[in-house]
Amino acid sequence: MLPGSVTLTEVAAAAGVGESTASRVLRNHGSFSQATRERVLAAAAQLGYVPNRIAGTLASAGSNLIGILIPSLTNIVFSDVLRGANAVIDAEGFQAVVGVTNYDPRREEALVASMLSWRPAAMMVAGLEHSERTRALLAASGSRVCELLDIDGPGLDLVVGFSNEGAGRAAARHLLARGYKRFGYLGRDFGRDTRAGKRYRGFVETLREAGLTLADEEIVPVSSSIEAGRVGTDRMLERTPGVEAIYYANDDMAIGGYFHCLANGLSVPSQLALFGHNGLDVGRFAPQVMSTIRTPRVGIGETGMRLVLAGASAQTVDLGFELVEGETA
Amino acid sequence: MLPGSVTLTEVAAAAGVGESTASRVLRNHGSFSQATRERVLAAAAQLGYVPNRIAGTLASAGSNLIGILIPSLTNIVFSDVLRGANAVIDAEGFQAVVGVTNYDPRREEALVASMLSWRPAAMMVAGLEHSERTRALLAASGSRVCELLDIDGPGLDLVVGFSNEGAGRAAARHLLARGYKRFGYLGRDFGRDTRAGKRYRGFVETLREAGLTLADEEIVPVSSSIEAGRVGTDRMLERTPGVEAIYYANDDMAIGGYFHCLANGLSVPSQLALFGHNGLDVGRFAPQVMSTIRTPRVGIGETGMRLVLAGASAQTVDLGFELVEGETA
DNA sequence: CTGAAAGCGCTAACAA
DNA sequence: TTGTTAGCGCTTTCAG
Repeated sequence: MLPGSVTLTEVAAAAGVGESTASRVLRNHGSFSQATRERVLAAAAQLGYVPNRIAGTLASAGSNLIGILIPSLTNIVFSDVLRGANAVIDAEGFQAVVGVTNYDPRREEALVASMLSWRPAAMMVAGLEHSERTRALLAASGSRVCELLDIDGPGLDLVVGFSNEGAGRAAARHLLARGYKRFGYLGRDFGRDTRAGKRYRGFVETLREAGLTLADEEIVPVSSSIEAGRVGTDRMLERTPGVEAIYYANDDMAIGGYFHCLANGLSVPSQLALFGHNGLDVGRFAPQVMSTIRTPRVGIGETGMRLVLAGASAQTVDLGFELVEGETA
Repeated sequence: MLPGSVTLTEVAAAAGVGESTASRVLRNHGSFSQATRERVLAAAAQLGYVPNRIAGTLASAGSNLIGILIPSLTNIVFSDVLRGANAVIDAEGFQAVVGVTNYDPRREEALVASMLSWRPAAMMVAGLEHSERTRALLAASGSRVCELLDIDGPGLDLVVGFSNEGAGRAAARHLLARGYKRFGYLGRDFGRDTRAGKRYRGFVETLREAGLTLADEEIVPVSSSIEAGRVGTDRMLERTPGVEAIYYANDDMAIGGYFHCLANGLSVPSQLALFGHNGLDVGRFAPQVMSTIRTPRVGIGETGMRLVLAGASAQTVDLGFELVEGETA
């Protein structure tokens, strides 16, 4: 294959044993004498042998590859999920093949096909919404599939997450209980982030049940979340002066809003209340603790991966979320 | 392999052509008639064929896998590098296999060996410091290697980054030019993050050249960077009241320090000046723009990947950094 | 333009 | 305990 790539055959020859014997020793599987073992190991070390898993996987059964598809690397949420999954992957001797979809179903489809061509032991994907073909590919692959971060809907196989609609509802209930009446919503494109869309719907629905509606809402088209929060808050307050509380699509945006308030001498939460989503450190250690919903992101990645590798049966696992009362709302 | 996995042989049979012909059509390589093409494609689609790259790679030359090793997923810096590299990887039809070392040389070694067993087209690793065996494995692999984020030292093959020592020096020069005299340093364990250690040395060395020394310094052992910055700043100010400016290992810590000031009514920069490192959004959109050094993280991943795939010759590429004057120092 | 045949490097029976 | 023998699914000469 590559220049200088030592093969099992060469190691076996150098050790003066058959290929299969060398293979058994190297994988520590099957039986062989102590003397043989030493000779093979010595030969392997001396030649700098690195097993070729491509050949190994082809000859045996499944690979130790785990395909992981996340929408974005900019968003800490997905890094956290990846981190959780990776901890288990490492511990169990698997390897992560990761792809970034940019929230694009077509890209997701292409990446699924591409990953499946490596016959991964399992596929982890974000969310429950996938194209028809993605679903078909996944179903036909025979690999275990685990959908993460959302449980509001039917899954393909394993599903591990929390209810985004429920999170939106909880946020609304909290703000209503605090006595706020005029609400604003600041988010990003739902077409891409369907989970944020579910939170929005839960939020609005809960307001509606209380006989209220959003006073203003905006989808900010700026790429940086913090900037979007800051700019969006500014614009909304100017446009709709009576807004008392803003529900943000995530903590980054909420922090942006908080920065706007700090920079403009607006007192939080009396002049403007802020509510985020995720429970990031930046909100936790801000001058005023951000009111938000803490999601078990690392745990989701970890649990999902663990269940997949344990061969758990198809099921939906709700890891819940925790409302952080905070000081901003 | 997996149950239900359709093979090329089956597609060929269904299309009524030989295996090699089907292979040529599917890879769009070599020659075949239009009619054959259509039959093969139809058969493949109908059977839901997903090529097996494991077999393909074994039979042909190299894989389309790129091994990427980063120290941490918690630190946005590495997500950014990964993002840059991934953009190119995607565009060129490669796949990223990622591993997280947790700044641990042993883990790095194990992951390098494990990744090399998949015969990746290239390996991207963070930094220039590696164990003897890691270096040997990489050198013997025949794969291209690209070391990222640091150029202060000799590399194995391609090196793309900026000078961390230079960044430390630039930070010191800036603070000295601003007239500060009593400095503090707040960071994390250098044994793990050698790049932060290089910045520290550049900083201290520059102070020394100006006839100054650090008034106080601390390695904060808290896991969250923002929290570490907030807590560490608090402790340092209490312990060494005269400190005028703190140089932080990164922006997260600096933001933590900034939050401490905001929460305690300390005016920045007059009562305490803050200087970070990285140029993250959180500092860019804070009430006062964070004084820091912006590093081209995404560009480093992108450039490194591009050079590797273009087969560029071994070299060190300095992508530099930009000092952000900011309002906190 | 197409098919037959020989592997790629390794694993997994099966004998010995 | 060991070696021999078939493949794993695909690509790649090389004839036809």
